[in-house]
Amino acid sequence: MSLSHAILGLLTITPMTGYELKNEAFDTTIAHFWQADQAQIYRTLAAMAENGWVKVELEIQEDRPNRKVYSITEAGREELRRWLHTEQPLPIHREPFLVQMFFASALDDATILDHIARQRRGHEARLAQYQRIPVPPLGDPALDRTRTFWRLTLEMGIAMERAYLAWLDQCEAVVRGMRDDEAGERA
Amino acid sequence: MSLSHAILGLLTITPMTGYELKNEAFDTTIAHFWQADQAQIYRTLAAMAENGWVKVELEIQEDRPNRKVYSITEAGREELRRWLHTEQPLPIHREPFLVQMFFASALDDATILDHIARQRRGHEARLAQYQRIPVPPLGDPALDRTRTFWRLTLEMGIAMERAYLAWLDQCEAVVRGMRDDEAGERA
DNA sequence: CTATTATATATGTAAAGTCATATAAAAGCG
DNA sequence: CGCTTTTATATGACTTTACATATATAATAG
Repeated sequence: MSLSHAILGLLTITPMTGYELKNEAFDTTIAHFWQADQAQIYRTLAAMAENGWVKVELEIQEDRPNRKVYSITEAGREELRRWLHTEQPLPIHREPFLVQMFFASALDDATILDHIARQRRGHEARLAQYQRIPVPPLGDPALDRTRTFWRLTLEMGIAMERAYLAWLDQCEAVVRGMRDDEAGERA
Repeated sequence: MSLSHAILGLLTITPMTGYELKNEAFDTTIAHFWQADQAQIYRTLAAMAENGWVKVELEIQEDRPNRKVYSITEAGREELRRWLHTEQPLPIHREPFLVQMFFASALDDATILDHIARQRRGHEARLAQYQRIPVPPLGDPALDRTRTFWRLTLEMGIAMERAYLAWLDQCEAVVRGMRDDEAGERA
């Protein structure tokens, strides 16, 4: 359960509601390398409260639904500290498009080029989104220790998207350059 | 269920048992961008047989456990063809190490450098493994249409691992170069 | 000669992730 | 004035993934 550790980390910054955690903290930071939906975050928070890793304060609001503000406990800090010292497994990638490309020889070139173009638009959008995140670049004197690590993870996100785009260019070039005698059966 | 489509694709090459599918076909190809364990593959094959996408032939063996050889049916080919034409979602990355790095400011530099070194060893091993896969490089005349796409997905795997290694170098350089006045509280 | 690895399939269980939907009311938009 | 978005939490239902374990035998390694 890396999700609970991500949440613990975010709660060290400031106490938050599940809603804020999801929409303000999580989705703008960790979601780039660890996705979770609203249901998962709420359920994980409930489990963490039972563990004693976080505590809840109910804020009654009259004009709004009540807020449950979660904050990290000493036990939670301890658990986060422990987890931060453990070795992490290598990343797991789920790439349906790569599965498709692996078997793309059965498709005609126009369809493949269309698939490539769509993937490119998606990755361009992701890259643009990353580049709008306001964290000072490496070397900037405004970068403190905390933000240095934020910046490093962002650098990885940007590097990944650039690698995808470069690869998509390569795919396109290869498909466009394929001679007919490389053509097998197609669907 | 992209796994069943991956299996369909592999079964277009040749009929196979679940065992062969897992240990000979899947793990040496698609596992790099779509992981699945033995239990999942066996259960997915059973579901696909119920769907009519594959059919089974029982080979009775005396000295060995019996083999169930799966082959793709016309309905399976049709489904694969349909799926190959659909647009695929962007990749999902689960990167526990990136979560850890995001909160690494709480760790001392030596621990961080150790984490980085361990990740590097893992990625170096993956890269070496990819580079041992015997698929002719792009441009090689021995590369037919089918293998061209295999090679392209391999190129992506190699590019990914190189991007990771470059990023780990960057992380290491940044951590080594951090001055004490960038140091915050640590655990 | 024993222990491990390879061949081959199956299942129980739990954790994690996805998708949809329910409730409730304010604020903003056209 | 009605429609959509934002704020805020909750749960049902399902699928997918992961981890462990069971069975059985041959071949290989030490």
